[in-house]
Amino acid sequence: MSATKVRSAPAASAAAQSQTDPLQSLDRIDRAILRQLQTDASISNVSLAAKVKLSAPACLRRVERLKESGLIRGVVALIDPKAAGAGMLVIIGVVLDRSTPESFADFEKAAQKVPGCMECHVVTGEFDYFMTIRTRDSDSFNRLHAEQLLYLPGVRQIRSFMVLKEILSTTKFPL
Amino acid sequence: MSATKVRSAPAASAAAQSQTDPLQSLDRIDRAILRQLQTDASISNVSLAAKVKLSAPACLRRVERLKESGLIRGVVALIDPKAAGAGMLVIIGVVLDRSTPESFADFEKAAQKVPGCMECHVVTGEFDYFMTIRTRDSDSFNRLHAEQLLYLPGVRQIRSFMVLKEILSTTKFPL
DNA sequence: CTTGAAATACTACTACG
DNA sequence: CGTAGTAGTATTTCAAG
Repeated sequence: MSATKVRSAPAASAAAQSQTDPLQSLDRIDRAILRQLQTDASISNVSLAAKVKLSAPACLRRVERLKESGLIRGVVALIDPKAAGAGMLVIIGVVLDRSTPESFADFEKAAQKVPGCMECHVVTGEFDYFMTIRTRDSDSFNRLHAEQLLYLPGVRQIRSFMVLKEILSTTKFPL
Repeated sequence: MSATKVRSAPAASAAAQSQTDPLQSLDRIDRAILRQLQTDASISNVSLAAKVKLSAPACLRRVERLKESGLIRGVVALIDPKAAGAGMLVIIGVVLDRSTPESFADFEKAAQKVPGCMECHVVTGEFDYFMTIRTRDSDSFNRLHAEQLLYLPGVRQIRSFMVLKEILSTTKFPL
């Protein structure tokens, strides 16, 4: 006996799976599909099918399964920050006054509304939150800082780390 | 005379535009297109055209222009980190030994190869770099930390901020 | 449960007004 | 920009592994 197919159905119901690794339930072809779609999802289904050596219907069914399973969260257009007039990126460490649930909830609600806020996470360590904010230039960031960030609810301290050079910024996972 | 159409073709050659804001050269319809595609780019062109109240060919021409101009950097599938077995996110502050060009170049080259590294930026302040890394769990991160991060070239210090809760993580720009 | 071939419906795309 | 026509694709159906 040589290499035998163990499974016949990859069928990943990944949405609520956190115990087992759903990636283990994906075969070679599913991975190839995901790698391609993570790189370029504007490709037609027939081209994709050809790339992964599958018929168009079979390929389409797999893609749909991957979407329904939640593994593919969505398909979106990525906008070039510079071209969109948001060439400046700032990473911000935030310390709150008090560490109460209300305090955190208030901050989180307000933080999400900050224009250009791309990420906001609760972290361990010397900060309570890290945020990343895209804005036009240092002037516009200074305005944002003075008019909005400092007035976020419950903020004790804000430390800003200006990004001088973006080495890597990807949405691609290793599969 | 009421509101008159000033332009007929927005034609944004945004690739190398950093002097003027390319967003100012986009009309209401282009913005609507970008907003939609940033949210869901799997929509068909006819549906998109209907949403922005345009004929299908006209809409397609605009989308192609937006792609050619570089404002749309690409269309990609987003993968759910948890479902992909990378439910843990860590933000890392890095301080290098020496601040020489070679030192920076070496680090950057190596940092990009760290599996699960999603972002890597040169920053101002108490760190030289911020990196964000996606990994499975604290065990796998610990392994990564001990086997790879600590051996990145020229690293003096690494401070890790574990993400306890992801409040916001978006690819969408405000338009 | 998956695959691939064929048929249909729909869409992308082109030419033109 | 919109209309009309063509080419190609997505999608369904079905038979087979």
